[in-house]
Amino acid sequence: MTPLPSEAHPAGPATVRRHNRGLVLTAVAGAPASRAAVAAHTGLTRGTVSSLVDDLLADGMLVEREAPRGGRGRPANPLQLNPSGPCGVGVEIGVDDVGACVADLTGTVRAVRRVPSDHRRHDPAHGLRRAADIVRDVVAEAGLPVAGVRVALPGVVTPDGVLQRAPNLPRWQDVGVAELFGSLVEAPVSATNEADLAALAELWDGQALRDMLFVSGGVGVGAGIVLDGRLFHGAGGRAGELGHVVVDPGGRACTCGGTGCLETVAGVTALLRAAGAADVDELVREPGAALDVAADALGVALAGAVNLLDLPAVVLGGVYARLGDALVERVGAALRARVLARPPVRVLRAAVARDAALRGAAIGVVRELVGAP
Amino acid sequence: MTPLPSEAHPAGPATVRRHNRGLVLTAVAGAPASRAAVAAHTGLTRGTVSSLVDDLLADGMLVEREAPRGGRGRPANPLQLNPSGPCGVGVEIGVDDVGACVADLTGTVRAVRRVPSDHRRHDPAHGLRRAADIVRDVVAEAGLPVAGVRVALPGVVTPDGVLQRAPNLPRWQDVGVAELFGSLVEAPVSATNEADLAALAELWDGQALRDMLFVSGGVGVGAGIVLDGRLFHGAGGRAGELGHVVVDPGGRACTCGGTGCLETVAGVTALLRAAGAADVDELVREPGAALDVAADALGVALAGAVNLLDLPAVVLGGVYARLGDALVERVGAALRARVLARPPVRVLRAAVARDAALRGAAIGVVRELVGAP
DNA sequence: CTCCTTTTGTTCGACGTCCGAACTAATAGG
DNA sequence: CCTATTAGTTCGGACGTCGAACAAAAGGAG
Repeated sequence: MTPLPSEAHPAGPATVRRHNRGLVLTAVAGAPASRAAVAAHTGLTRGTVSSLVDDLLADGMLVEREAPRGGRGRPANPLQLNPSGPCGVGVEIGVDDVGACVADLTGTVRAVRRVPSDHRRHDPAHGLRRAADIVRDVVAEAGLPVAGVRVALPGVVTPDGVLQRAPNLPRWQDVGVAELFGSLVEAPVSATNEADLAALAELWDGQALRDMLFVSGGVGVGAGIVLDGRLFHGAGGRAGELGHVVVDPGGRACTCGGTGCLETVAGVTALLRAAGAADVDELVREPGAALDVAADALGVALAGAVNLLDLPAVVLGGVYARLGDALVERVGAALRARVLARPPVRVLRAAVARDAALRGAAIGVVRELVGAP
Repeated sequence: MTPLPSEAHPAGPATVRRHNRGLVLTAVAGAPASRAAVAAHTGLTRGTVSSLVDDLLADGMLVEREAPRGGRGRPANPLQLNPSGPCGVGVEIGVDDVGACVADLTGTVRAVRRVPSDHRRHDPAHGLRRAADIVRDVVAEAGLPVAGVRVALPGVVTPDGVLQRAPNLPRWQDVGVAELFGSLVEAPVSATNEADLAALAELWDGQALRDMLFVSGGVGVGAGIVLDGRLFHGAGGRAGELGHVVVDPGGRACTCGGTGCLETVAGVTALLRAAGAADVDELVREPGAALDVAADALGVALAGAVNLLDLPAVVLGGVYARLGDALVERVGAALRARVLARPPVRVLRAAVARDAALRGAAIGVVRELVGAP
């Protein structure tokens, strides 16, 4: 029997405390609850909850509201996540702009800003300085202490925050974004793939599906895989490459070296060609044949993924969301014809339209804070 | 922000103890180690390790070997998993036989037995009684205390051990195998899909790949997905349905309702037809055109899965393993042509040939024991 | 042979955490 | 005004880890 080479850490009283702090915070995250309610919900003693809450109040993670109306007995003191507590900052490096956004502990966005920045002409250091500038702006606007910063990047990102490869950002090869940006803003910085964060935004801010495939249609076709309420990154951080699933083995050659990849049939450039449209706005107005083409291809590609992972739902985002319910309907039909699961797969349109990755990044920081502070 | 409806349990001193017990056991699982070595490896204090080891010795999980040879200083007392400690029992319900097997704490198989049993003619209760009989036999032969029993089933199994649907066992619909079998043998019983357990056997007993797709070729084509050293079941326990990935959209109709599924091209019956063979033995001797057909179809289907999940390795089992290295070579080539990952995907032949599911079931029980007893 | 060094394993007090139960606080209803 | 009810706090006990001191068992130097 081969050993697990896992690097597990020893547990002690501090581990327990952290775990239970997280329990209390997640119990309060949904709706305000009293200490007694938290105790009943988590299984902890009222005494223990009191002690934990004292800590959390001192740390500014919780606040006590005054709403002493109710039935018999001593009125309860509802606790809630402190809207003025530590916040998460999301940053997005787009192809020709940068954005930043602040989310408070409750997950509501308190400030957003986006400015143009041509990353094809300038080098990464320049782009990151621009980003740091608007981070300062939004943080000043929100006026909250910063717990952490997360950067959304359009490419392959390693767990330690290095952008390895970005198809549309040729100058950003092997850039240690987390480290570089950490020296520009005084806060812990992490970095993640942009499509993955958009999927998380959909999970947290949109429809709460613990297991889903979030398909982001653009020039490429990416997917964020959410399993059991958590994002799945894959062994090398590259999971979600849906664009190169083969949907037409004899079809057009793809940049990846294969033929008939989903991207060559249902990517934005292919859809523009199918619709005879000049730009995305025109495509959305008069999709024509593009709708059928995209639906068929997506049906084939998604069926494989859904069968393989036994996913109960698929969410269409990016261009696909803009193409409207007609596409959702057709993809759903194509999918149900090929998938055997009962109950049948649900196909939905993305609910978080604007700044999905940005919101996902900012909320992700506070979610981590609430989960295990 | 939507709350996580997770049912997390409170932590206490007992939780810590359990966790650290697991740490000690996994530390000695690879090679025997002294208390001091365990302390250094896990980060626990020597004192704490001593206390934990005392417990584990008393429980019969560990034994102290005598090998006091070495350099300076007081000689170390090597500890190892107790080969006479609690064991795991694996049971397999095949189409026309039942099997049972005992694995000790170190993961070595101590007894195996397999007898014919026609599950198409007799009902589940009869089959389970046969299984219980040979469980008694192998347990008597091994002479070890039984920690748990795991049943491998050829179909969809829910987390609580109910066999929902088994294509080749029409009488076994919605059978609560775990519960029924639990009343026949006095030990905790769980049940899992047979292909999944074969994948785990490959993980533990064969090549130790923390992330892989194990493809099991039979009448259907199933897959066990191993992510980060653990099996991925999916939201509904049905993950791994590789057989109905579409590899030829215009192809033959499949029982699932779709067309051109992998199963219709690279399943056993399709391969027999392609090779013009009467049975599997003949197919293995003279595969002919079947080799190319299978390799192409697997290449297309696996490329999608590998891209989607960013898997570093694929292991071919079942009939595919019997078809030899020629198939492995061709699938590898087809796959590398379509997958962009670096380093390239590895394609391997299954190392655990006989009784894979049986071994996976038995070893799975003891692995769980060692992980968090 | 004796003493010193080195490494292993044990013992003991201090600290942190949770639990259970008793106690105080605050409200509604009779 | 008194009682029942619910909320929150306080305190001792139990459990577990840590750190340091201590005992044990070898090899090597003089």
